[in-house]
Amino acid sequence: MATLIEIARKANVSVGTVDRVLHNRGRVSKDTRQKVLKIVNEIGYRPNILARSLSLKKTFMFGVLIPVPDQDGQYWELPMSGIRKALDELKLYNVAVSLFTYDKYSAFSFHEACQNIESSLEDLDGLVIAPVLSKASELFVSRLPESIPYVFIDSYIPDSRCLSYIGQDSFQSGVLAAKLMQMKLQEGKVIIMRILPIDYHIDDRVRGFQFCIQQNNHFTVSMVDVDREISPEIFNEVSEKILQENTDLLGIFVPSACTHQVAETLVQNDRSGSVVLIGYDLVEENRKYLKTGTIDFLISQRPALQGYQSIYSLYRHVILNESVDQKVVVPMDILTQDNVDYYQG
Amino acid sequence: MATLIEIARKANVSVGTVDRVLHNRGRVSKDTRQKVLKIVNEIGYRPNILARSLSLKKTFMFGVLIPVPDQDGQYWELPMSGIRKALDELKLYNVAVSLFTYDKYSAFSFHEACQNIESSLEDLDGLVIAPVLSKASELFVSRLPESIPYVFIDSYIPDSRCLSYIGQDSFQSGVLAAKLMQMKLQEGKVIIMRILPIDYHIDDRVRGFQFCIQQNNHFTVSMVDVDREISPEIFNEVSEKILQENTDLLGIFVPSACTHQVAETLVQNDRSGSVVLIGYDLVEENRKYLKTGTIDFLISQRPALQGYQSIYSLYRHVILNESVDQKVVVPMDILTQDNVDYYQG
DNA sequence: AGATCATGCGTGACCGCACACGCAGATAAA
DNA sequence: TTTATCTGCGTGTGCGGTCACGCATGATCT
Repeated sequence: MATLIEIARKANVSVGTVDRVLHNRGRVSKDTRQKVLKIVNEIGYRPNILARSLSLKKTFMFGVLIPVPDQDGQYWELPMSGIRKALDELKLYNVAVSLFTYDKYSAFSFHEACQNIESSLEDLDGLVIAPVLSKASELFVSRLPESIPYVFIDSYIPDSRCLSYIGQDSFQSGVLAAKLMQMKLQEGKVIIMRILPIDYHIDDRVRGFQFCIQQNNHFTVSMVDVDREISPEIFNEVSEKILQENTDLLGIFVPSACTHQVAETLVQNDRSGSVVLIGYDLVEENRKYLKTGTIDFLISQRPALQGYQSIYSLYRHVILNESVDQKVVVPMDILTQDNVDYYQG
Repeated sequence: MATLIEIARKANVSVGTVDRVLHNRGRVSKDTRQKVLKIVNEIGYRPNILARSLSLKKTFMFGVLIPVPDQDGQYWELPMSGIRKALDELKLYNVAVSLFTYDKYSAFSFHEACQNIESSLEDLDGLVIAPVLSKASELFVSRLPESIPYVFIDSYIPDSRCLSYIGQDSFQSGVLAAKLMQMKLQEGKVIIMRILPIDYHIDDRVRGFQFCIQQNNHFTVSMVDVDREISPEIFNEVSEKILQENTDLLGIFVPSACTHQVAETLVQNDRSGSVVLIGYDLVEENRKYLKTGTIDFLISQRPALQGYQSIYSLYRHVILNESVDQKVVVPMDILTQDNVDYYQG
């Protein structure tokens, strides 16, 4: 492990000079600069992060722009827990985060959160963004100054200068769901139940599911949409009606974390157990119905890991100047009654 | 964040004295000792690990006692990758490991490895042990000096003073395997194929599998043992014979990483696809057969995480003096053709 | 030629902790 | 009382960086 002093000695200069070269600060003659850089490359110098963080006064602040934690059945609490874990490990390295949340069903709320970020931009050294509202997010990042790096989490927006994307393969997870459905069911009537409002992600899952299950002509697949914005009573009423209209229904695929709401309806109509239910994400309510067997499978894509990784990506880029993966696709976990107790997202 | 200096000021002593109190080194009067400790507790002082590691000259050496990586179809390469990752993150904190491997089917080899450790005990600050050979391991750790902490990985030995155990719930994973089998198969003849020699773990998985599937009287379950120590030709011969004797066979459960060997036989006998095959661990050969569909499910229990965690447990205990969980049970992952490409162990 | 200024570089004070050294004052031995 | 020993504690240096300060040069100006 090389040190600044060693480099300085080899180059016949002082540590101050080496420091100036490495940080492009102050004034250094061309010759000395070359000489130092040569040695730095030769011995493959890596600064000691401990020493750096110790002497550094600056605190690095990362902004986190995500939906409010209690939306999507507390889904966003899961990535947050990963973010908190990363923060806990990195606080000694002078890393802190500033949270900006928005209502993912309100463009205005998102806009407001963006403005809050923009007004505190000079304090921010990086951004974690969940671009759930894709068009608005695209606009937002396009207005961001070049100097501020950002990573996407959960959803992706094509062709932008983002540092990295950490998320899931939604289409393939839909395929997986279809495979699981075919495992429990040899044939029959299946519906895809989209709970409105939906986003890009959810549609992708649906596409994957349809793509896969349509290749099997033992199944008839249809799709229904239920609005969840309305009151829970009406939601129940509507979904009950769907159940009653489909007495021969054998399977339901819910492409979102709201699976538990469908599970509830199933239980209330005494159809729990006779209908295969496959959904997404290990939020508390879903866990409950998975354990009782009303939900057959949950697909989870390491939400905590996504949060954790997003902070680390920024850390590696901003503090360590290391290169980070442009795209990180997290594992697709299959959760059942029998392994859910051991799961760590 | 409090510092030594602040404590010193509050207690009207010097940093040297505070240091002496915190490390129980040198001589301190009872009164000063009390006074300092009081303040330390009041402000909840946590030493700055960066500064500590920076000033510390000592390198912490952890011994790792595991089977040779190329055994069990390269299984042990997986925990090793996690160990390497932890090492990479912790090398700045002066952590290093020293590897001691043994042939898990040779008591002599294990004994030899233990002796190597014993002869370098004074250089070691902790031990990661995979107690695959349970009795021999029990004897070994009982002879270990009290001063050296150790963690178990993969397998557990009851009633010992180990710092922590990081591993899997084998029984429950057998239950899970049985559930998966029943998902693919409604009824029929299933065999459990133990590949000798077996260990505690494998038997536990078998017990879990039997326990679960015996509750379903649509299945007939039997168990066969095949010795793998003998040549591959004889292995194939024997397992082929088993297949031929059981033309009505519908499912095979292999409670170890050797699943791919059975897969190979299935392919050679043209039974791939008509027999449900469930096994363990994502080693390369298994991945291959999972992707082609010969293996239906693999159960994996985050081997890399196990290795990673084991080093971190020691680190937290030895360097940070933090308390660590006595038992960490890793998740039980279900791997199929459709999610295996995304898996990170 | 002397004053002025820009350039290139060395020095030293931190960051928070570990640890060796050594100095007072109390106590014991002579 | 003098000397030796022990006890309790303060001080200083170093770990590997960051960064402000300021000192020599040589170039430019008047």
